[in-house]
Amino acid sequence: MPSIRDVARQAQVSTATASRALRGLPSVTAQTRARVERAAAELDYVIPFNASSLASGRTNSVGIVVPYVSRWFFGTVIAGAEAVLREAGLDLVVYGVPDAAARARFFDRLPVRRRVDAVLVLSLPLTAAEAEALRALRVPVVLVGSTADGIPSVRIDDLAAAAQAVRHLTGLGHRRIGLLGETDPPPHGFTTPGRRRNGYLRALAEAGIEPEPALEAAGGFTAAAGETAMARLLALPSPPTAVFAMSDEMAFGALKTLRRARVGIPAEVSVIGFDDHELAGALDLTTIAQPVTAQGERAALLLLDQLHDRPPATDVVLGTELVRRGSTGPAPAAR
Amino acid sequence: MPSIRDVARQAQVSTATASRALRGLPSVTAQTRARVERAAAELDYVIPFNASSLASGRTNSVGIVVPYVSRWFFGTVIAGAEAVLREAGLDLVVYGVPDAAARARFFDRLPVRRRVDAVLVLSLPLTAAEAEALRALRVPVVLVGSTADGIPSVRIDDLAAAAQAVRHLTGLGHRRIGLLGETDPPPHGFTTPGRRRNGYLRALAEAGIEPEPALEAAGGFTAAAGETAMARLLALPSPPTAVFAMSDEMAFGALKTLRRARVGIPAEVSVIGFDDHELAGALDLTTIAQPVTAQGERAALLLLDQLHDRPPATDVVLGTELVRRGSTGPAPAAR
DNA sequence: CTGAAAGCGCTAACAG
DNA sequence: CTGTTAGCGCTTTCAG
Repeated sequence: MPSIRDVARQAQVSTATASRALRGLPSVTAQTRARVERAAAELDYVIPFNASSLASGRTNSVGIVVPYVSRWFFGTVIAGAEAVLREAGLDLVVYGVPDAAARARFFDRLPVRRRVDAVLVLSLPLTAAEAEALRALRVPVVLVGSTADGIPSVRIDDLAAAAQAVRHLTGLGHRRIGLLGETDPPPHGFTTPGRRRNGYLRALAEAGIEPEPALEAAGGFTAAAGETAMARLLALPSPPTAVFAMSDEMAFGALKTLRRARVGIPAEVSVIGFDDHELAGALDLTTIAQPVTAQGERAALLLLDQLHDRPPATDVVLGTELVRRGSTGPAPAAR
Repeated sequence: MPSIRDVARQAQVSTATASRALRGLPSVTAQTRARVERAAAELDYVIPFNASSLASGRTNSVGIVVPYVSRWFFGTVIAGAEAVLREAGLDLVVYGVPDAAARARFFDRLPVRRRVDAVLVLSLPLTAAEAEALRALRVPVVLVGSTADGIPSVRIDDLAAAAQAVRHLTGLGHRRIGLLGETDPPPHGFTTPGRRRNGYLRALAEAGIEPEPALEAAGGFTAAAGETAMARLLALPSPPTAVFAMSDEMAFGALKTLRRARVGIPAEVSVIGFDDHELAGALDLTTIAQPVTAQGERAALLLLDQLHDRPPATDVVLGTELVRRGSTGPAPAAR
C-alpha cells in the first residue's frame, strides 16, 4: 500500500506539497500539481480517509437520521441529499431509527459523535433533550420536515397544503368530508399529522362547514391503515362524499376499500391524497404534490453552507401544488 | 474534549488498559472494566472514530452501492442491511449510482477505497473490470441480486419464480399470456429481466404454448412503463387474457390501463406481478413475493462472516412464494 | 491481566 | 510556493 511519502518521493516534492496538491489547495503551481497527480495515479494512491481525518479533524461524512429508510418519502429525500453531498465530496452515513427503542439508543449513545461533520434529521420532531444532544455535538444540523429553535430546517407548509387539498373538495361542492389520519399519539410524536389536520379544519371553517368528529378516521400513514379507516367511514349512517387522506399511501388503501364496496370514484366518493407518491399517477389519484427530492437537496445545501461558514437559511419552506387526477369530482347532487 | 488519557487517569489504569476495557476485549478484569467504563461515562467520553481507525486499520464502516435509493426494493434491502450492521457496530455508507455516469465514476475513482471494511452491491451485474476493481479492494464484498465469480451473493431464483408466476396463469387456463418487461438492453445491464423472461418462456413451454413475440411488451420496471406497455398489448388484434409483469410497479401501471379501458380484472384479463410490493395488497394484486428485507439482512450477515474470518456461504438463494389476490382468475371461456 | 512505548499516515503551523 | 516537523489520539506489540 503506497503512502504519501512514496508519492512525494516520486514527484520529487515534500509530503506536505504532495498533500496540498492532492487536496486541490490553490497554493501549488500547476506544474507541481500535475507531477504529484501523475505520481499518485501511477502508484494508484488515494489519501487514506482515516489518517486524513485524524490529522485534519474532519471526517468528510454526514449522518442522516431517518425513521423508515424503506418508505418512498424517506428514500427519495435520502437520494436527493446523497447526490448533493457526494458531489461535494461528502459521504452519507445512514442511521435508521424505526422505533422508539432505536431512537432512544441513537440519542443516548449518539453514534454520530466524533464520527460525522454534520447531521441531517428527517421528520423527527425533536424533544428538547434530543435537540440539546444534537447541539452539543457542535456540528451543523439540519432538519427536514420538523423544526427546532436555532436549527435550520427544510419543509413544506403542511397546514396550507392540507387546506388546499380540502378546499379543492369544498370547491367541488362537497360538504361531508372525511379525514384519514394518524393515530393519536402518532408514532415518533410526528407533528405532520396534526398540522395537516389543522389544515383540514381550516378549510372546513372557510367553507362554513361544521367539523364532525365521526368523519375523522385514524390509523397511520400506510395503505393498510387507509383501507380500514375508509371502511369505517363507509359504515357510517351518513358516509362522507369525499375524503382527504393525509398520505397517498393511505389514499391507495382507501381506493381499495371503495372499489371493493363498489362505490363509484369519484361519482359517489372523491378521494384526495397528499405527497404525489410515484404511484399516484398509476392510481389516478388527485393529490397535493410536495417536492421530495428537492427537500433532500436543499437540506444538503444548508449543511454545506454551514460547513463552509456561510450563514444558512434558517427555515426553507418549499411549495406544494394540487395535482388534479381522476379520483376527485363534483359532489353528488345534494340529497 | 476528553481523551483516553483522561479516562485512563481517572480510572487509574494505563491508556492501553482503558482502550481494551472500552472495546470490550476479554483480557480485562470485570473490576477494571467497570472502573474504566464509569470514568468514560463521567467524562462523557467516546472513542474517536478516526483515531481508532488509523491505529487499528479498520473503519467499522460498510459501503453499499445502490442504483436507486428511493425505490421500494432498494430502500427495503438497505433497511434490512443497516439494522444488522448497526447491531454489529458497523456504519453504513451509501453510494448511489443512478446512471451509467455515476456508476463509471464510482468504479473509476472507487471512493470506498481505504474508506470501508466491506462492500455491498445491490442488483448491479458487475462487468469483469468492475468485479476485478472490487476484488482489488481486498475487503469482503457481497452481491445482492447478481452473481460474480468468487464473490458471495444473496438472491432469489428469478427464473423459477417467474415460471411459478406464469404457471399460476396457465393453471387457470390462460393460453395467451403477455409479458411486461424491461427495455433491451436494460439499464445498468440488469440481468434480472432476462432471467424472469426465461422463466416466462419455460412455463409457456411446459404448458405447450408457443411463445409469441408480439405478446412481449418492453418498457422498464416502473408503473409508467407498465401502463404504456399494457396499452400496447391491449391494442393487439388478439390481446392476451393474462399478463405477467416483471415487477409489481409495472403491474400497477397495467392495472390502471385496464381499468381505464374498462377491461374486467380478472374477468377479461388477469394480471400477476412480482415482488409483493408494500402496495400490492392495496391494489389486490396477485404476485410472487420475494423476501426483500431478508436479502439485506442475509447479505449483511455474509459480510460479518467474512469480517470475522468465518467462511461465508457462496450463494444464498432465498425462497419466493405465490400470493394469490384478486387480480388473477380463470381464463375467459375459450373463444 | 496490565503497562510502556512505538507507530498508524496524514495535515497544519511555521519558516523560508 | 514549498519544505520541516510536530502532532492528531488511538491501538498494538512486547514485556512483565
